Amino acid sequence: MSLSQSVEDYLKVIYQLETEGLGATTNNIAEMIEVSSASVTNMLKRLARLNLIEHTSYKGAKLTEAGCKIALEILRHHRLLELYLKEIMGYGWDEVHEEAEKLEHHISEQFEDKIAELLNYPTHDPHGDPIPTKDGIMPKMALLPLTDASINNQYIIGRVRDQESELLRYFEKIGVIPGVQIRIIDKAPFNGPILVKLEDVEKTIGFNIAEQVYLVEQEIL
Amino acid sequence: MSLSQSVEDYLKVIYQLETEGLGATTNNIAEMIEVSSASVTNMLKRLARLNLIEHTSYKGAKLTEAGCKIALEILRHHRLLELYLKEIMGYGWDEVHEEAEKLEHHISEQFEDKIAELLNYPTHDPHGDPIPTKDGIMPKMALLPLTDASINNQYIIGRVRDQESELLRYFEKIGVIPGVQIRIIDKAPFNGPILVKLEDVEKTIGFNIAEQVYLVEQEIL
DNA sequence: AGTAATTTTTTGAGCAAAGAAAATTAACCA
DNA sequence: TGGTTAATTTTCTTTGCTCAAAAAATTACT
Repeated sequence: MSLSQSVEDYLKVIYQLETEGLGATTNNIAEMIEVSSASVTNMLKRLARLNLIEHTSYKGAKLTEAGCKIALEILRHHRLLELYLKEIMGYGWDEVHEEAEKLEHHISEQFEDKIAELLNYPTHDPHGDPIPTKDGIMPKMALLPLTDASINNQYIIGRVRDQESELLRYFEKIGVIPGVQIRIIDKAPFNGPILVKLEDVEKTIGFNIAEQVYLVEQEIL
Repeated sequence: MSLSQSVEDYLKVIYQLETEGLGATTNNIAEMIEVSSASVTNMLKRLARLNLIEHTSYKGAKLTEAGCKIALEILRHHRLLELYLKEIMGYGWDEVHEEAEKLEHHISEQFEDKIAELLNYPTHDPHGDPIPTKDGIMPKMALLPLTDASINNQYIIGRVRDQESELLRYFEKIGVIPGVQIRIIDKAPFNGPILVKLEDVEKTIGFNIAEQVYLVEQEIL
């Protein structure tokens, strides 16, 4: 009952598109996985036949219970691996994604358990993304896009989207890292740069890259 | 220029058959990889086309320089992983083979380097097999089959073939582990059991399983 | 709303990797 | 000189992918 790497990748991408509200359409999936849309149509049929998705022609895919379970398992592998690579193997947070992307399909249940244990049952990966639990539950987190944050408020950086390594290296350099305190000083109009204070140092963050950053409200104790 | 898992597996098996002196014939390979001999013939053609082996019909395969290099790289991955799983991840030596078998094809150069570093550049895996160097050299070791050892001589266990987990668990239980001192007390005739002393305790080892154990001469200092 | 243009999705034909089953051929051996 | 074993050919299957063309859905324009 073991699934191919390809199948797992499709499920993962469909899950991500669904939860980002983009809709798991043929073209969206094709773009993410970097295959032709013909290939996607093909695969969607197979996945439907395997009862991993529901596919209505021209309308896109929806994960079934079973499909979702698998997607979350892969995502758990991925995020555990990312954290593991960073914490135990000494990878930089810009390097972990690529390696995890390959390994996530090939580690055993036992390996998964061992790294969870070694990391003391962590809840978030190095980019602030929540790690699904073993029984397939994705912890929900209330996050605010940095671009929507209010001036003069104090926040904590909750999540930095793990897109390109390049960008992650830049974020690290200027101190935009999950867990760090951030105060919004000013936001230039017309989607202009955002002036913030990170560890008491003022920094300007361009609007487009700010869209990759999400905050949590600072709890006042 | 990345090769498929399958190709890598074939090369590894051919290497092993060659060095065990068994000859990398179609059927031998088929048996090891557990595929039909038709499939092997097919693959041997492909490997020959890729200049990874020389294949003479009805005579079997021989690795080329290039093929050997790759086989050793995979073997390096495998053995590093085995040791890593045991030492850092807390696997038992009977569990490491299976997991390494899958991961060896999917770790990056960087990962390989990191685990080598974490393990302090080890030379042998948990079963006593030498780890090929990064530049593709397999350290040679002079080993004596336990079945050929001389009575009353003192040796050190050098290598235990990593076949079935079952057997490894048994070996571990009776103390047959690489690095342990062993003295041959008596050998029953007609390939009978061998009486040995392990850590000052006498044990009997059946002939067939003794064939899986190799010794190094005890250096007298 | 009705048609045209455009975009998205699906079909269909085809290719390469990896394998299997059955039939055939080569090697070896007594 | 057969007969057995080992290896190869032939034919076929499954995955996963591509390209080009057809079909469906959407949007845009009167």
